[in-house]
Amino acid sequence: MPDPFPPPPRVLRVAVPTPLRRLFDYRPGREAPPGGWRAGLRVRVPFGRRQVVGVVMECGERSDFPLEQLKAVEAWLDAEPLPEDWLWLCRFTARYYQHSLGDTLHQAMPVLLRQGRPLAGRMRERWQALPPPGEDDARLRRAPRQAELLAMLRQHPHGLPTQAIVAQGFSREQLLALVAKGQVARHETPLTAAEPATAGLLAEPALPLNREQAQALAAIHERLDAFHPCLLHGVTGSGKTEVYLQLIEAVVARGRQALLLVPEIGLTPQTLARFRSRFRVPVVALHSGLTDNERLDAWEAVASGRAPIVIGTRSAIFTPLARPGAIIVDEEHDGSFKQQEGLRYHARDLAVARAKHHAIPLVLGSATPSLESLYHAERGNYRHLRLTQRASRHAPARLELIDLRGRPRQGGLIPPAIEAIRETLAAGHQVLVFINRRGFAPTLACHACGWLADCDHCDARMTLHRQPAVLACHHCDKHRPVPDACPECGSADLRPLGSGTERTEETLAALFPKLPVHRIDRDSTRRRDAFEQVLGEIRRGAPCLLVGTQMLAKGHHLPHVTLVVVVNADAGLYASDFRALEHSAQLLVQVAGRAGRASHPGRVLVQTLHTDDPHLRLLAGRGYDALAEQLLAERRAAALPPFRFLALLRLESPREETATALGREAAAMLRQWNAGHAPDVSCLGPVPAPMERRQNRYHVQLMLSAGRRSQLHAACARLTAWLEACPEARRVRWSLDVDPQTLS
DNA sequence: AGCACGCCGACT
DNA sequence: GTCGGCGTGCTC
Repeated sequence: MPDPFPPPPRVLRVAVPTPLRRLFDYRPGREAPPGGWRAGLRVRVPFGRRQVVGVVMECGERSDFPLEQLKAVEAWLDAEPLPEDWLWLCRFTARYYQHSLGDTLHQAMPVLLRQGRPLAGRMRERWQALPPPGEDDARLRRAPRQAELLAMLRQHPHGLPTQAIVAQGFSREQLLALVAKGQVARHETPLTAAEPATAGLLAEPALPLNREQAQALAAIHERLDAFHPCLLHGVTGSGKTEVYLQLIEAVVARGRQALLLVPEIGLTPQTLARFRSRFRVPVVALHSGLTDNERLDAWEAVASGRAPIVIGTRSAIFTPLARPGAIIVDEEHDGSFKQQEGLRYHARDLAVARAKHHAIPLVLGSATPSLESLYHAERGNYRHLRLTQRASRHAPARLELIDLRGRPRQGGLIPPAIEAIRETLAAGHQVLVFINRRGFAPTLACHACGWLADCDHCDARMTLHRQPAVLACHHCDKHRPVPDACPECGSADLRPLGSGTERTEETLAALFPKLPVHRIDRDSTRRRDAFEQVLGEIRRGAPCLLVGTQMLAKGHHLPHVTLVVVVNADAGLYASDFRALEHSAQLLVQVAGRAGRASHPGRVLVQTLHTDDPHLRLLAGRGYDALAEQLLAERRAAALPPFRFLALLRLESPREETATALGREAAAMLRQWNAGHAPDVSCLGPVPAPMERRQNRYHVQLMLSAGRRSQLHAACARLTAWLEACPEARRVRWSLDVDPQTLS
């Protein structure tokens, strides 16, 4: 029998929220938690001159630090350790991305846990209408919203939780006012495990599957208790979501939990409604609109196992699961799964690691899979499941390349495109014009001397905006008024160069004055609900024009659009980044997928200066999969991912030379070290980053490339340790990006 | 990253 | 005379 009162350990090794990649040793506090000191306990510790929340990672007897100089843990915050699977994932993530464990744990926790709020004993508020008095409260006549709220609450004799009331548009303040007037009682009930929903998991019946869907589902089902990665490769409209829904149904029916990751732009009320209306059990959604309290509630509900289904964006991969059953990543190729600052993790890759750790199925779904995932499928690492049939009777729209050369442009559009738009509108349909540039025009130019509106802080042009009229740099927050005359030669002949969404919108409004033009980009949808409102109007189906950036291209059902015009395919195709072709092909296919989903076939016109470009022709002629094959062959020849593994050291400093000098030293150190320890790793650079100057800081990078992950990992570990110990590195901002998505 | 200490310019 | 600029050093 174990000793019920074991002596406390002499040393607790604590992960502390700091970028330093090491643990810090503490003496246990005076009072031990009821279950004793254990790894995974959240603690408050003194750190430097402040108090921070850390996590005990190890209990031991020895320290490399003089024992008598150790500070004591101030207090324990939870009696129970944080969830085991969550701790495992954080350890894995910190190791894989060479990030500080303390920082990783911190980022993976809900804000309130970071701040030291206890996890256990959380209560939920319920609000209940009190029995009505003989006559109405006269004070409510002057508070119509409160009266409405009271009437609503009277329909729920057992009361309602705050969240349900707020969801109906009432506020906490209104509730508290009614409590003050003696009309409503406030109760607190502990969050407890809900009774298992045995009878009737489904609120509405599953849809019938076609043969391919049924085969895919059966293949995923084959083993629900083993790591079982599948690439669900299905064209737009082939019904991937229904496969997810039925997989989730099977997982939940076995008493397990399902985690679904969606791209940032994909967690719309429509998506959520589709999942919530299917199941009778709670579907927890983790999105940016949640308050800190809601977020902690959601975390706790999933960690405790009460909520069987979780849907969320990138960071939802860090949700602890009490009974993991399956992980699904929808649109797995989407760039928003990669965090582009700080801890630069890729949620899809962590999903793979996590599913493997839990020994559960993993589904990566996409119409345009990443080259990485396609490669794994081809090598047999992932099961390749294809969905080729669309629910509608039309084949997906083909891309028609139209030549921009030597043709007059209006708002970026050439006559054949404008003619097609006219015909489509005349037929009573909707048109989507896709242009991946915000603003009125990419820049302003002087036609007398050739001056261009450069940003003072970046190696970039300033974008011309009309509403409001301003020159803005999209790489820093610098704005300046539009000049009346050229600052160089004084000429008044300043003209916008090229087109952005605003200019195309203006042109279309002038060409088709009787029809509404909706512009959808980050500027026009700043307000929370503006986007949903416009989408609602578009779905009503009256003929109209849509002008939008990729915001509009991804995931939204636009059933009445039968013509898509891509204003310029070349910007993405000829970017220097090695993933540029892959990403623009994915985007083009996505945009094309918006056309002709309902009863009419669609057309997609792609304007380009390079109608003979072999990649573009391959994409237009034989589709994404054929192009992806070609790109994979090119990646192999160029020794790029997925055939080699990359890590990128980014260095940034107000002085170019400071960053470059550190890069040179790091490269010299690594080349020498690699020769003895990781001969497979090569080191390129330092080289200036694309757009070297950004916000008046100079960006330089060093690239590591390896054929074996283990050696890349070893070299990265050496590099970060060296940088942390290097005095010169303190004057340079540096970060390591393992598996970089872009080289800029 | 924070947060302190420390040593030199324009203000009450 | 001080408020405050950011260089440099440390965090069990």
